[in-house]
Amino acid sequence: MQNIQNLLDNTSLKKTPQRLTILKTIDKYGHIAIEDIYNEVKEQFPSISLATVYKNINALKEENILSEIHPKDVKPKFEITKKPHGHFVCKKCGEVYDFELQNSCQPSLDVIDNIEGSEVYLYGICKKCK
Amino acid sequence: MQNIQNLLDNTSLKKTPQRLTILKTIDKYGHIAIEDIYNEVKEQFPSISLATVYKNINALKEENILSEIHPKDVKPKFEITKKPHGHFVCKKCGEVYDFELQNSCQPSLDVIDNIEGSEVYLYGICKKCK
DNA sequence: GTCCATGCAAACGATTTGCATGCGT
DNA sequence: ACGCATGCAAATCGTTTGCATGGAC
Repeated sequence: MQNIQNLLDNTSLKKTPQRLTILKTIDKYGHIAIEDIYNEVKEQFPSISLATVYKNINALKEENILSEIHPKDVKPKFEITKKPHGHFVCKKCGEVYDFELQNSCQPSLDVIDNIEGSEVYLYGICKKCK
Repeated sequence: MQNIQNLLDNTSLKKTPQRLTILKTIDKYGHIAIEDIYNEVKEQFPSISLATVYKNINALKEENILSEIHPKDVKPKFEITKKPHGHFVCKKCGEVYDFELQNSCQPSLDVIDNIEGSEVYLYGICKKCK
């Protein structure tokens, strides 16, 4: 993983300690929900506000530094933006695993002009839970 | 499309006029958000409550008569449950189109025990908007 | 007649906003 | 010094709940 600091280099976003800690936390967990970011960052910044976490998440999404995923029956989670990939979600423990997308799934739909993005979620039980 | 009435046959759900109209509305539009169901049904039942729409949607999801989809940047929409398929979402007009899934996309992920469900969203511009 | 459904209002959880103060640049 | 960021409280949005009345069966 690249240096977290560099992620903000070509943006107008300032490198505040709170913001950097939010990014480090997301990087550490891979996929994490807002509340869990908040609770983790609060250990280092007890006075941080949930609103600050939300504002940061939105600013970082705006800059495409973060991506939001929203699997069924689970609260939205965030990850550092990487190259496109799918998400396997364990129905039991809720853990999210990345996987590589085969360049398949090309639909034969004549209403489509061009495809600019995709999301693939798979659901099941992970080996740890079995 | 099968008869809307029959959808409720093997359930404990009663065939109330409001419920049937909700189902007909979803069937008519293919994919539709709660608010839009509410506004459409209100033309026939001016006194219907948004809460009633929500309660019906939840009951019908419970019975697997409805499926929920939740593409990025769009409010949740509902459709009559059909066999598994993907959704193409136009970024401009928001319209959702079904497409057939090729049985591909099998991830090589050793954490997976077995796969029980999937969701595939594609995003782009539809020909109408181009 | 029973039980579920409806409709209203209130409650709720998640997210956003406004504003005064603080801090990175 | 300027402008964005933070933190707090209040506001907002989508959704759910409780309860009394009404309607399907």
